Amino acid sequence: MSGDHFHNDSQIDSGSRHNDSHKHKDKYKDKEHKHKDHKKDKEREKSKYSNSEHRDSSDKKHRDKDKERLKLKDGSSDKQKDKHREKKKEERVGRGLCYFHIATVLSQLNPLALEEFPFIKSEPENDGFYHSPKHEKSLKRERDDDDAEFKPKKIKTEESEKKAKKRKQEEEVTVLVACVGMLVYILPSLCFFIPFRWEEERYTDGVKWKFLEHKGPVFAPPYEPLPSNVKFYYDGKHMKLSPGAEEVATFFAKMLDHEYTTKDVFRKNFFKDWRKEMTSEEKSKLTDLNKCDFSEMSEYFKAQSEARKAMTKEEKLKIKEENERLLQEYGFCIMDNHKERIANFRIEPPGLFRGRGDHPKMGMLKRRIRPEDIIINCSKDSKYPKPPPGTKWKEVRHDNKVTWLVSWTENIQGSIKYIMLNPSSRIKGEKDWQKYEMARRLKKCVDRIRAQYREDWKSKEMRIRQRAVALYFIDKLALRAGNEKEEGETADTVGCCSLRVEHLTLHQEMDGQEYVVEFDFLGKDSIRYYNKVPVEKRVFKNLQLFMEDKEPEDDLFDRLNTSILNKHLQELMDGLTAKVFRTYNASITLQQQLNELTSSEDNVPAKILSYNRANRAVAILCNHQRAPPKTFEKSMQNLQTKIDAKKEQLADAKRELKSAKADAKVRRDEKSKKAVESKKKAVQRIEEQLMKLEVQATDREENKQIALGTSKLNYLDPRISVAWCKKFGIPIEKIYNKTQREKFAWAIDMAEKDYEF
DNA sequence: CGGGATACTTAGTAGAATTGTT
DNA sequence: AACAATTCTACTAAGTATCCCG
Repeated sequence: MSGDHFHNDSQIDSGSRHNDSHKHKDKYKDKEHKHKDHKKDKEREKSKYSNSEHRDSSDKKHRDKDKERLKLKDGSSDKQKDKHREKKKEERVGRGLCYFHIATVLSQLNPLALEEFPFIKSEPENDGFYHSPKHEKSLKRERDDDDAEFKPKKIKTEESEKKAKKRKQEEEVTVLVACVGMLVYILPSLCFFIPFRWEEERYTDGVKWKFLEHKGPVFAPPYEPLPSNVKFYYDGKHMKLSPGAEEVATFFAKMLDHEYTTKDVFRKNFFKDWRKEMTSEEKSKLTDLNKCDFSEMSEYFKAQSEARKAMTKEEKLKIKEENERLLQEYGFCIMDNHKERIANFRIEPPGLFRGRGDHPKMGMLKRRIRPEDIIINCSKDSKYPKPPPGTKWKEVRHDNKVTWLVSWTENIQGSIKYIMLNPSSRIKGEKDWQKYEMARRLKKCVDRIRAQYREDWKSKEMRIRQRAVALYFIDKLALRAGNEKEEGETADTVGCCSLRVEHLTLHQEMDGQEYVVEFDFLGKDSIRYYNKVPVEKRVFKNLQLFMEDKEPEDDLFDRLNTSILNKHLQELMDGLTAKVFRTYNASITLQQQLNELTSSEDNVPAKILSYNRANRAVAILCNHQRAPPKTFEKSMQNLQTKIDAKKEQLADAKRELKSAKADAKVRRDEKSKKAVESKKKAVQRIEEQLMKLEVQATDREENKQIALGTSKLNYLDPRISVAWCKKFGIPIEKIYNKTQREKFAWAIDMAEKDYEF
């Protein structure tokens, strides 16, 4: 049940405990001067950069970029303030903070260099590309680990000790490399000792890259007409369809087993769009979808997929190789001297649109995308991708203020789709890092902001009260902002600002608690949010006020929208938006839960259970759900059988041990003593196995409807997990799989065991 | 200010790939 | 080796946020 929000209140409480109470005075002083100082600060900061080559006050974009720089700078100058207090800590810190620290110094000398972190550049490798040392290091580790896996287990422990040593050395080398790398940045600013050819981009004024070359997208395979023996029937009579109409018919036929092909909206939308693809003759004949018989087509596709499964190894291998070839050719691009993996280089194939939830456009035809629909983005001095023979791109442009390589407009909602880089890329990694830094900045001032919105609950102005209550929900319940949506264009879902009166019920008293708000609404992806939350009296009274004289379908916050809210947040903290609260609360919850749940005496599986539980607390907070796996019940049963078997095995082993002991007592010889020892070990081993199974069962049961992946990938500062692994000697592979390790390479290299979010 | 356009992040799921079991 | 169970990956929909224009 998602109603369990034990961590919410404690979150707020311990949050304030964390931030030393003696700071309170400063805090309020801060607040008083905030408005006046804000502008000044900005200007002061700006003037620091005024001698930078890119200064141009007339250009708004430049100002924006300055703002971005400020964000990064802020953290480092705060560090400076805390210098004395932190001094001792610094002595203990390893490489992780070292980056920040040197970064601080660096930013004073050459602020631009800061933007390069943590991707310090190196010499080109033999493949002709530059790789950042960090990535290289992770790759190398992985290779090491892979090797280890092939070795027998006994050797592995000795081996891992050596490996640990080696890693330490490696780490030291990395520090060295880092320092050398930084020197190179410092040098040019000290003298005009210009440069090495690997002098890299300084991303000012929103520039995302200087060089971008790629091969363009891979188009969906062309339509292959059905063999003539697969027939379509209308009103019981065979009818040969034109290729265009046939293709769309196959889309429907492939979905026949799905429940949604029975839905009215789906059928209506499909039929309307299908008719558009028909010849005029077909159009006049085919007037009723209910008379269409797709069953032969459907059977044909089922047979095809069976055949695919039954293919020989060679055939499967051939397909695999072909895929690999495509990946090698189209799956990578070159961005600023780095070869980077592309996330989605295939164009989405045509088909029937199936939105999530009750979508008014379900069943509509998603058009085939042609080269003429495609906009290519690459640098002027690159080799442009070639359109397929006989075709043209819609446009080739060279916009280095965006990160996408290819775009097209989709026909269902008219939105733009993009081809972008993989999460492991520099450009995504840096952004991700930045996101967590922003959340950490919120941590520093969240007490002030909370005090402020609590104050605002009493405001004379309705709009301010609404804003304050909404922000309270966003903070306490990790609700999404809730942008307005066009009615009839999408499923009816809401977020915080778009909540309607019908989505909450107020209970003066419920289950022995006062002032309970019951939430029940569909959020993103039409996932239901259901929660009963006790709130403060003042919030409760405000809600009553907001709901007064309103119809159920009226907006709860009629004086508020996301843009107003975000503007307000911007004033409270530079760069703050509603979604930062989700990131912040998710990450801080993970950290707290990990601290609370992990005990160092536990064995590895038990620690991992603790990790999963901490992760789960976050997933519950963020309402990340999944459909229970189809095989859930069965797999639970299987596990239980295994546990029972193991228990029996344990009982047997114990009995054997007992008799061996008795035997040894009588015989008193070496042999029987040894037998006792080995029986003891056997019992221990079995006990351990049993425990592991039980842990697994608990974990799985608790995880039935909860999806951990989303929070892990998008909300939890990976440095928390890395630090936790280091602290408790858990191999990082147990927490992050290969893809995740690639995505979080920056964090894996940056965070030490004492990292604190 | 409001609405459309744009860019980018966050989300759950289907099916492929891998791993475990018999 | 065959099959089942589990994990991973690709896919793409659905959000957030910001900018620009009238």
